Amino acid sequence: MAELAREHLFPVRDYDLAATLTSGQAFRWRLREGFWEGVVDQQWVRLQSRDDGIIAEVPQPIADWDWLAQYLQGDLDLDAILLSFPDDEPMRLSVTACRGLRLLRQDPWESLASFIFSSTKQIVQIQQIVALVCERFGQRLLMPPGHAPVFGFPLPERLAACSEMELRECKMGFRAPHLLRTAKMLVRGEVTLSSLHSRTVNEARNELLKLPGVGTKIANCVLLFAYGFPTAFPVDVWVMKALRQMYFPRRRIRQKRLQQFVGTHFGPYAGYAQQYLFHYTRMKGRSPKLG
DNA sequence: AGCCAGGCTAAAT
DNA sequence: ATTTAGCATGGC
Repeated sequence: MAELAREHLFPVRDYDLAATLTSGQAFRWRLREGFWEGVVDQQWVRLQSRDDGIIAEVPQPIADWDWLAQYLQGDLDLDAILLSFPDDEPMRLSVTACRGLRLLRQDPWESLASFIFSSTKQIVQIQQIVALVCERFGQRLLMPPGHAPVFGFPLPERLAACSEMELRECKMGFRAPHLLRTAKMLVRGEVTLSSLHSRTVNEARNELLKLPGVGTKIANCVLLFAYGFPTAFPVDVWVMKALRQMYFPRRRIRQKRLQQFVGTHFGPYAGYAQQYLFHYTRMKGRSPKLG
């Protein structure tokens, strides 16, 4: 039935690929000669937005593109989600500014490890660490002829076999022992990432919180970006800034009250709302030419 | 409770 | 141009 092909068109609309890939949820994408190059499920792929959707290209002809469809989440009804947001000024501004921003559906392990690296790091540095970890410990991937080698994200077994020093050499700093212990716990089956899909969001969060290096913020990132729990609401400094500036201007707000607010105000797709607030606030202070 | 730990960016000086 | 604040977590 399905034809073998190196290229595939995903006929999505209302999908801002650049905003989605640079909005701090994934760390392996980079723009090269007009294409977004990255790795999904141990497969090198490059993407480009066109009028008729997103065109994807892999090194060897394949028949099944479901893995990438899942990752891109292009079938999701974005309009329904945007309509579910509260009808207030901050959300209107964010939605208007970030039209087409999407949430990806990423691999739980890669996502978890990446967000363990993320603590007190900025996006550029997280990208650096992930790149080093992949180069040093990942599987070499199949590439188009003439392309520089690219490596997949190493499995927990591989990283569990590393020394703390080897991990520190990837610029992880104090996160190295956290990642190492987390990888070992996963290998021993003390936490099973693949079982969390079928749990409630609170159960899944409690499992993730057992892992060293994972606090509430990082757990919520993984719940949202890898498991697709739509209410998971990571609050980092940008989102905190957005909440304070736009919802509680020049008012001191207690942590407790703020937590209650984010848990109730944003509706069934609060996580999506969070991504719009995050991206909008992050983009506001930047040069306008980036749009 | 309050401080510190890589290292890099952005803000402040 | 140079200094410094800040980042999210866990350990002390």
